[in-house]
Amino acid sequence: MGASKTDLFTQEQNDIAAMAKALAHPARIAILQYLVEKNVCITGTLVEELGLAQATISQHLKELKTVGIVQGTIEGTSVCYCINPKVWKQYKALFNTFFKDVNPTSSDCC
Amino acid sequence: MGASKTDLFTQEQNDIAAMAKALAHPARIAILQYLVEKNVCITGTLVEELGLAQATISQHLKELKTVGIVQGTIEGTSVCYCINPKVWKQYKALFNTFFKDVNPTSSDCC
DNA sequence: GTATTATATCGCAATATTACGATTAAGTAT
DNA sequence: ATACTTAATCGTAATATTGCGATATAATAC
Repeated sequence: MGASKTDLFTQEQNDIAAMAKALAHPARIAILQYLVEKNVCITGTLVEELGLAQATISQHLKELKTVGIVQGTIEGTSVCYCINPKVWKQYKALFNTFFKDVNPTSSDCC
Repeated sequence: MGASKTDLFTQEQNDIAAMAKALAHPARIAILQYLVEKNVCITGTLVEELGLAQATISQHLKELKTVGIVQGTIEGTSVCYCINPKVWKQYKALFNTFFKDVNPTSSDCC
């Protein structure tokens, strides 16, 4: 197989999973951390920063763009990437909702 | 390829990515939500709850166990699963650290 | 003992992901 | 127009994931 049976699950469950999937690679975490830290939107720098090929970085950026957490605008020859603050906050909120507190005593197994 | 170049990234980046990977499937989100909600630790019920085959559920549970967020203890013929509150809180904390606030004005692209 | 129940594991097929070299596209400089 | 720079896309190879039927394993019931 290899394809998830998305129709079996709620919209929320698929949404959370899709978000998690976007974060499920260290290169994409590194890209996001870099963008958050530097604030300034850079693109070619990422190829030097991480030790991955240009095509690979481009692919990871595409995934982050598809999910909306990153946006890019053309700046002459290069493309300027940055965090989309709105989507970033949506992510944050959705994860916070998911990670609500568990009851420590009752959840200690059986 | 298909294998991530984990050696290029920091421990933290790999950790966050690994955690996200564990959450990157709607079935696993559904399992965790069910465990959090019901508190009581159930296992065979999941096969009925989600519409997936027993072998598939078992595989997802294994992944959640490997990552530590879920623990299982043998209860006679069946196995009793539940959230590991300690690991759950670690997840929560790591994501909160990652999702620190972005500056909304300065991050609005280039 | 055999039968039953519950879960894990094996083996396989279909699809997805990761990575990169090569090529294309699109802007800038000369 | 030609050369250069930057990023996206194509094509391909290696590996991972998802899903399930079939088979094992292990505990209980009779």
